[in-house]
Amino acid sequence: MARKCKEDAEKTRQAVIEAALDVFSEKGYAKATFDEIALRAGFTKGAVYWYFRNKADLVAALIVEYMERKRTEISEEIPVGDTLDDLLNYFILWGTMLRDDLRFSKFNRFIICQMEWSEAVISRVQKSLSTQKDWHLEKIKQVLVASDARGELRKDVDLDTVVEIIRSTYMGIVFSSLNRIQGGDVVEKIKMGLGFLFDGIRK
Amino acid sequence: MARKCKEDAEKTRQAVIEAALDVFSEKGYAKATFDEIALRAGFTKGAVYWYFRNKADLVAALIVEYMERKRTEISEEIPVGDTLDDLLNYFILWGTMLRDDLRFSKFNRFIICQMEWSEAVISRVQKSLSTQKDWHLEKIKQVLVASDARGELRKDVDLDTVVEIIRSTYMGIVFSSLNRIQGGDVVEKIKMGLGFLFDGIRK
DNA sequence: ATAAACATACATATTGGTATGTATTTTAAA
DNA sequence: TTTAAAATACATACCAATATGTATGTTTAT
Repeated sequence: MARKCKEDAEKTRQAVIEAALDVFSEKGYAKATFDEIALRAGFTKGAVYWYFRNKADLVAALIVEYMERKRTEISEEIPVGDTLDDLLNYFILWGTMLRDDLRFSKFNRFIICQMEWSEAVISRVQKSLSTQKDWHLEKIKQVLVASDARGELRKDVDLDTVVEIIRSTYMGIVFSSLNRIQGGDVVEKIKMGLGFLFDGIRK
Repeated sequence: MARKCKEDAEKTRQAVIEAALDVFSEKGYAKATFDEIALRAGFTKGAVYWYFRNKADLVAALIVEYMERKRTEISEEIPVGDTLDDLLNYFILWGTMLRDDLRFSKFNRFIICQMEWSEAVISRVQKSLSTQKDWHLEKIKQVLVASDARGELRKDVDLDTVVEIIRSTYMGIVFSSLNRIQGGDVVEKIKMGLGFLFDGIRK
């Protein structure tokens, strides 16, 4: 076929990205081919190569777009306070997203369980996301520092270490859930897991 | 070359498995070739195919052997008690292994970060490891039930959920450490992370 | 008219797997 | 005990399939 208007072209790009997520999820990164991705999107290989130089480029674009999208979507709903309860709500919000947005959940399962992180992909993703730091880490640190300043925390806690532990705990619960290692409700697990942990570091 | 005695043959098999771990770690599962694995081990592709039918077979053997080996190695040192402190020591033991045994750590990093878990591999591994259940889960459950029977735990904790949370917390810390997301000492993180969590669920 | 937005055809390289060759070791019969 | 047959433990050569990337063709918006 031939040339479309700009909007249709952008639609094509999006269709390719969505098809790529599906094929990647089903076959795994390595076994996914441009031919199948293109056909799934309703085009041919030429269309995919028009937008993406190669597979690393395509998957990097997929990752960047999904992260950006969910980030802007979620950033408005984030609780503004700096108490441990606010932090808990912050993670519950993320967990809810993961549970209820099936595409986002599929995306996360793919990048965590079904993908080999080669240098090519990592560098491309970092390049595009270089401006934004680790989202969770900043939030956790901010809350803990404030909470500690208010004297709410046990004195034997090393703040920097606890920050990483909180992030790891959240990621562990999410990972187990995505990996289908565990059943049950992710949000409930986050609520309880981080809840107990916070109880443990409180005075 | 030609035939060797049985011991030498077993040495060859081991050499192939060790070389496979190295090549898998460097190139990722998909991009690792039998040719390179064989050459790295000091043989040719024929030798690898003599012992393993295909790549899924090879990586499954690698996984099974490493798991079995470390399991028997560690099973004697596991603390026998059923208190939360014993459970903490149990995970500290595993963490120490991960920190100090560089091959084991490389192995774990590979299967967590650099591998696509296809159905072929999963089924083969499960087949070979079918007798043994999830190691950690059994241990955690045993301790929690005993501890709860002694009335040491808060009454609002749902045992089954907490079991999974504890496992997730441990895995999250290990995952973050292997993934190079975080620096610092894994064992220290395990000690603190699970320590606080246990404090949180205690009366 | 020009360039965008694809489709089509193809060239090439890789590689998973197989088929075959071969030097030893084992086995077992004589 | 000797020795011939069989099986083992690889090496070498090769084939077929597949996928990546490119080169070129075609249509249509601008």
